[in-house]
Amino acid sequence: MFFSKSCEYALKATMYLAKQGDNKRVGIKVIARDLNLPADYLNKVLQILVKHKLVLSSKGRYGGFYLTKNELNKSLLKIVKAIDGKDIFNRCGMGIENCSGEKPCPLHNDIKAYRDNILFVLSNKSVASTTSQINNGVTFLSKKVQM
Amino acid sequence: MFFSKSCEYALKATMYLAKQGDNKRVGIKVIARDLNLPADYLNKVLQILVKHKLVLSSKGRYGGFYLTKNELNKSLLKIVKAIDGKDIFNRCGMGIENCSGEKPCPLHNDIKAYRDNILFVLSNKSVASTTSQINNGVTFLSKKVQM
DNA sequence: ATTAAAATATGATATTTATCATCTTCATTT
DNA sequence: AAATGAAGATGATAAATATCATATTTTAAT
Ligand code: FES
Ligand code: FES
Repeated sequence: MFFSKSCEYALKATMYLAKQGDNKRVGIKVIARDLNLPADYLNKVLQILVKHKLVLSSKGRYGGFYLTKNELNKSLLKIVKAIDGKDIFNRCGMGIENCSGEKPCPLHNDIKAYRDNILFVLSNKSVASTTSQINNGVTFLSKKVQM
Repeated sequence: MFFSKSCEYALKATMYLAKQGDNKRVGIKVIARDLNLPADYLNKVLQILVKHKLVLSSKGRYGGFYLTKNELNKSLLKIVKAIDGKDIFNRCGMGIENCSGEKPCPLHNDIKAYRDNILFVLSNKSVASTTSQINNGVTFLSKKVQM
């Protein structure tokens, strides 16, 4: 509805890693199983995040993906931008060439408000900030599996 | 970013027809040229709207697509739902199975409020209501072509 | 050193969405 | 009635996205 599937997966996975806590390495199969997502595809997505240094990884036995304080403090917006690109927040909702206040489409004001709000939320919310509500059972990363 | 391309085209085309006024028939080639959209594809999209009785059409010479008072008064939401389906406003932004207050994802509260706002706007705004601002040069349906 | 278990890189396939093209049907003008 | 110009129906192709699969590299335990 707003993000690509890849981006949804990326958000879920980083929030999942945040929930595991500082420096805890988790292999792709476990992540995929817990979030019930396609493992190989999720793998590809996570590798993009690794390249952007939003997630860390170590190879070999007992390796896996993980976050440290540094990554935990990054904004969710960085995840989104890494996967869906920098300008999904500049696109016109009606597909006009580019969204501007100058030559706006008929839905510009309404769409922009929505878009800017999401942008604001994502840029202010850190990866780590999502953990406590998940742990308290207030919010969820999947409905099928209880974690 | 929110709507499919088909849906963007549908919105543009109906707003375009509204601007032409009551009962004015316009052929697909003209619409497509003025909005600079792919004609055959737009044709397909418009045929869906015709099936949903959101746009009228007549065949044969001097035929074309058009709106009457009846269609002009319908909400933009109907256009959106006809093309992108009834439940794009119920989908979780993070891809959780379904969006509910019961088992919300970590972004639910932030996403839902504004999503509901778009829903509200679209359900209250009629096709006709977009015309005057377009005619006054306040809003636009395309940047390339002046209409 | 060997081995095992993990990420990484890369490519193949499938699915969805968008686009192109062609033929049919219908209404209007002549 | 014939011809024309439009929508309607349908299918083929292309492009983008998502998924599956496999071989390679790296790390760490033994
Ligand atoms: S111009 Fe359409 S959303 Fe800004
Ligand atoms: S549960 Fe995710 S947006 Fe409502």
